[in-house]
Amino acid sequence: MTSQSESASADDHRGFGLLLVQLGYHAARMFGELLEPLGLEQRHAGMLSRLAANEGKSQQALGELLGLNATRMVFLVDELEQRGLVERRRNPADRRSHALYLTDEGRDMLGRAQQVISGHEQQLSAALTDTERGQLLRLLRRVADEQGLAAQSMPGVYKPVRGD
Amino acid sequence: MTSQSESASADDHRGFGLLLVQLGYHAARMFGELLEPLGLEQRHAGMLSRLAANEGKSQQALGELLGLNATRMVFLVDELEQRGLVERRRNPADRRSHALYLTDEGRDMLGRAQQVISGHEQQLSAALTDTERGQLLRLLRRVADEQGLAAQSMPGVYKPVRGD
DNA sequence: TATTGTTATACTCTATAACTATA
DNA sequence: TATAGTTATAGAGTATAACAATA
Repeated sequence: MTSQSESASADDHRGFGLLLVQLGYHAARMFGELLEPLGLEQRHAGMLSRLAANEGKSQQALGELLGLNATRMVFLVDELEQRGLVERRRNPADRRSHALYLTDEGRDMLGRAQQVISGHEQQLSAALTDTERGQLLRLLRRVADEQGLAAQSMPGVYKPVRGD
Repeated sequence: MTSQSESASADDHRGFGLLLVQLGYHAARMFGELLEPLGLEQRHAGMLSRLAANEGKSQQALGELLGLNATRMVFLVDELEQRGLVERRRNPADRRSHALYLTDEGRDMLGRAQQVISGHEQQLSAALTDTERGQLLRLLRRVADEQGLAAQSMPGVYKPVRGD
């Protein structure tokens, strides 16, 4: 009855929130595809970059930083260790814990992943001028900060949506 | 060694792409939480709003529009039918197909979901002035259009990232 | 035989809980 | 006994493929 949601091209009632969801999902998928040639998935890249800034921390400590529980950390570190990118070292002081380090290959891979990220940014912002991109970046950071999103938390992390 | 990624508060190197991923995930989660009191999940809300603009279409036709395959459509329509929100009607002309319609309750529920969406927008943009929000919205739409994101596709849809 | 929708099966991802070794 | 990490189990969600009804 209300001829408000009929036409297709002018019918962009996407608000702020849904646009963010849609774009975020799109960006994540694109990111995953760009990482494929490196044999990495998003979680791997996230872990590598985060580990680079926190080498020597225990598996558990890093997990808390990233928002990953113990089980997921085990699997993720396993995957990276099998690829030769990170290394578990026994802590002599407390032999229960594993301190995590990047290998040389891990550092190398991180560099390549960061190049992928740069390309990702460029592809995503192809529609914008440099000025506009800066503007958009500033606005998004404001929103992210206000929403309490820490710079270091993993975006790909699935937190339970319904599990209260 | 490079003292570039040590401090926590000033260490916001999040670029455009990762911010979008992070914010998109956050927005999706928040949206899901806001819908919980209605007994809906995101996919339900997405289907209801999309169906409202396409009543009478077949299950398959609507699935294509949303980017959902036949199996997922069956489950999703089942869920909505069990809640009494949508109705399958046999098409007399071709009795294989099911045309989909919103029930009165479905229309009612859609209205409530749209209110939830409004609240969602407001919560997300709490950090911004009206002018800034308009600016952000315009920029995001430009990006989304350039990336070929159709206004009607479901954001919560999981497309296979690795399945080539 | 082809098409719409449905059901069955297998696979991936995740979290919870049980377990091992150190402390 | 408590803690770091690991492994086992079960659950949700998905896609592929087999199936039934209709064309």
